[in-house]
Amino acid sequence: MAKEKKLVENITPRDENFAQWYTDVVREAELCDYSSVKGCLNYLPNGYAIWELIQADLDRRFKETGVENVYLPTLIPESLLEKEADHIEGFAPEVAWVTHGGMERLQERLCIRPTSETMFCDLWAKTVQSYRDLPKVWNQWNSVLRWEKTTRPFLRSREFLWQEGHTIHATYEEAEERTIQMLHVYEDCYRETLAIPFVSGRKAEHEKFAGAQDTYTIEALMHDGKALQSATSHFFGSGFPDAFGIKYVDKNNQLQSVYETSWGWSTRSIGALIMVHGDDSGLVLPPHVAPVECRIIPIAQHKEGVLDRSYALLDELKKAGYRVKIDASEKSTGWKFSEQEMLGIPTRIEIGPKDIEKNQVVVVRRDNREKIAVSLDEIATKLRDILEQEQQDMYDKANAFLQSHIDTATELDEMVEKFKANRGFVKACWCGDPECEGEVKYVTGGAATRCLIEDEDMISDKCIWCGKPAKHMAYWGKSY
RNA sequence: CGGGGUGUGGCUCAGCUUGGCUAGAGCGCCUGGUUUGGGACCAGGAGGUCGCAGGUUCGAAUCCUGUCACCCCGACCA
Repeated sequence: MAKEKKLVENITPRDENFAQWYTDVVREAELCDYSSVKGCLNYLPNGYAIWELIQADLDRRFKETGVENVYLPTLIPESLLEKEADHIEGFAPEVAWVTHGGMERLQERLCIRPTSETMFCDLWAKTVQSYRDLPKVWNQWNSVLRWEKTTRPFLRSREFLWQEGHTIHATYEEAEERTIQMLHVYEDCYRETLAIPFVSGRKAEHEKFAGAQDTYTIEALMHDGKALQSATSHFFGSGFPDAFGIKYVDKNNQLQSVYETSWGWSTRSIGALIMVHGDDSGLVLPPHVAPVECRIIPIAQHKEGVLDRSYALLDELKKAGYRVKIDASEKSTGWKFSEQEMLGIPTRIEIGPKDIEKNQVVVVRRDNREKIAVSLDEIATKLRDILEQEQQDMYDKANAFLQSHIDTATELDEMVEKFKANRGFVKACWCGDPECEGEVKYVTGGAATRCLIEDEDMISDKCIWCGKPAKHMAYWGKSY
């Protein structure tokens, strides 16, 4: 059997060793580098630029729903963190502490925020008095610190970049609505901007965020068949704000509780981009989040007129609004092709003497290597179409992969078998007891509930493990 | 945090078992020339306190202790 020619020696084949492939791609695409502190990354220009595009897109979507941006401090006094019991219990094992200011030991130690619910609540407790002060729909772009034991670039680091949105509302319903609304914003962004399909829904009781009443999650499927929790939206009810003494006076002069939400999206999404779209040649970026949409590669650039025509094209495309660059270095053409592919640049334009003679260029798509001859007269408009088609095709391809990795099971043997044969998600029913989930996790080698399925008819009335009446149907899967 | 593995020019590694000349190779990098539609070729050159800190020794990349980082497999998270 003829093996496809291996173009890049520096990247381990994806199906040979997925974990190694992942770190190879991160390195070769120059997204980030390890710093001298475990779990803290140096974000390099290629990686940070992706984050900036994601930020811009999400931020725009947020603002369309009335979100306002703020910034709260990085240090949280221990006494504040302790105010909500479930919350401190959930986060205590992984917070880092500041104990000294200069040479002086602090009276009260300060934690470096692992998340900012407490800071937002502390602020609101002091400033919210009347129904006229509600709602607050705030967000901040920042970094947080969690002392993870094992770390991987983008997927699990100690410091990571994210946005955390926090809102309080006068009514239960309004807060609940906001929780779902933000889940939908995340869903749209994953689908339309990152070209990543997913399953989504409510988390089971014991999988919820520390202190939350409900947690909604987006679970994307990576190419190795494992799920990645890719964004979450939480509904707190009034438990959290009550613990902080946030109360308002309604129109009838009655003291009332407020209802809170929070929602977050992190740089883990970059890990998802890599693991959903990447291939053996490196990164494959969906055009909407590609810092460079197109790289122009002049062919035989020493020949008369090639460079001039290439730079003219560069100017024309820049003016037309493309994120475009040119590689006019002395490197060999093959080298340039490989680099463009490792970096995941969605298209390259090859322009050489033969093209110029025919008044055309050759556009090559990153996702499928399709070569498309385009007239130089039309390139400024046609390139947009090609990029949009690529964006759509990438989503469709990833979605086909996801759909072909969703199975159903009504019996345990069937479930175990399906996880062996076809990694991904399995739909199965469950009584809701975490112990049953634990047993399933053991026999399947790590599959747990990823999220509940609440908008479909249950496929069985029995728990897949204990056989007692099922309360939920859920997507089960192994996860990062 | 438990089990396993690895740290030697920018990268991939050899050397370590059994301590001993000036620490090697390939790739990359620099200079010059020839090339140029899928990681080109020739010639010359630069670059390393062997992860870090102690210890043993006349002598340590090599032996011992500690520590840090990374990778893989398990328990927790965005």
